[in-house]
Amino acid sequence: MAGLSAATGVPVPTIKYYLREGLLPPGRPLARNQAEYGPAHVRRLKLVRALADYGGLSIAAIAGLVRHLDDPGVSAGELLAEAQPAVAAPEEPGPAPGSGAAAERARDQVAALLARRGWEGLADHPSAATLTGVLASLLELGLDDVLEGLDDYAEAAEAAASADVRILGDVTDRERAVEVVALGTLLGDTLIAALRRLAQARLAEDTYQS
Amino acid sequence: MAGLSAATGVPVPTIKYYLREGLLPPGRPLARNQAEYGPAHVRRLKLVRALADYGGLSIAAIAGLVRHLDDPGVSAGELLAEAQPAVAAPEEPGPAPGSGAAAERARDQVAALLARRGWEGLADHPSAATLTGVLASLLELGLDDVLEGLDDYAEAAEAAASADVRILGDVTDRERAVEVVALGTLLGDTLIAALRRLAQARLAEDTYQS
DNA sequence: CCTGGATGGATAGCGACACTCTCCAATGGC
DNA sequence: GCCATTGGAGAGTGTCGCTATCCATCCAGG
Repeated sequence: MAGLSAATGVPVPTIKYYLREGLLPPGRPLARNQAEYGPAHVRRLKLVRALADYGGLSIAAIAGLVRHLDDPGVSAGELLAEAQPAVAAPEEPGPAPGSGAAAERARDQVAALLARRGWEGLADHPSAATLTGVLASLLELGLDDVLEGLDDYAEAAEAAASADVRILGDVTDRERAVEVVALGTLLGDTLIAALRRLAQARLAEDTYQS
Repeated sequence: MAGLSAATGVPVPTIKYYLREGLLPPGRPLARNQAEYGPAHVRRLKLVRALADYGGLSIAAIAGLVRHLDDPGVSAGELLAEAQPAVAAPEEPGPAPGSGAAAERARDQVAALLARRGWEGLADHPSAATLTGVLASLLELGLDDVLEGLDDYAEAAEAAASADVRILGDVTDRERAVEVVALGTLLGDTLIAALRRLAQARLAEDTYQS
């Protein structure tokens, strides 16, 4: 266990905690007070840290994802089917955008966007609700201008998504597939956000000369 | 205050808490136990909730942003200059990607990307560090494939950023400008992430027919 | 063979965060 | 005149992600 800690930089008490929470499968016990940990454990631990540090997932959410990995009774397809929503809605999707004119408009705009994009049938996707909530907040604060940019954002998102799918294309291994979905999606968010910040900074420099 | 609570759906004790934390300026006192709250307070409260619910900012980070809004001694330019990094690095940027071959490669790749994009001079931007960290994690787990998609992501990010700048273009009001930067950047992240999920779902449907 | 230091397991504690509750004197409206 | 309501301040609550303490092993060096 000390070796595992040294290999990953994660303190021993934290490893014990992860074991308790089921984020990490127990090592093969060699004796009552000693267990063997292999490279799979090192890898898993790095996965957990990446999801927690950059993916913004809670320990409980990671446990949910990882439980399926350790359960040998599920196929790769089922794993992917479960992983995507788990990653898409890691926490409760905030307050439901209930009433109010802004919420109404937001719903309309989302419906219109889905239609324009040919994304019918995705109205019940959890991310559609998030989208509506965000839009409602923006409209409520009078940032109607985002509506004009919405299609540009959608375009950008679609471009990113097709890069995602291309990457996923040649992954066959079962454990890796889930890793790729989870990491690609979550770390991809952070990655895109970071890139957007950089692009903004660059453009702002040009525009405002400050 | 009851009216403020009714208008925004935020419970009264929470409003008191926000007042204590300086997220909300105090109302104009009419008597020792009564104060007047106007539409500006309603608006501010909605801003705070939007940043907290969808922007993922901590109360302390929001307080930092908002403090400048209430301070009349700063120009709009200074406000923007302060708002962008505050929004770009709301929390500590995770563990510094110190040693290891993966970290090394990540740094090289980021440098190469910045050069390709013509983003020299942004190497010290906090988001560049985040980018390096994310890449290091991905490489450490063997997801080298993302490197191929990196330019596509950058392209998408740049497209999103130019939509951002276009939106910001015709904002002159001082309080609004900060709102637009903060909301646009942070909620924009969530918005783009949601759109990407939808696009992924759509593409996955086509590809895997499941 | 014996002992000291590590191991694994379990339970309890800590600090941060975002509220939420309780109490209080001072109103304001009926 | 009186009683619910208000603003304000302090302490309390629940959750999260660890961290610290204990303890019965057990392996390795002398």
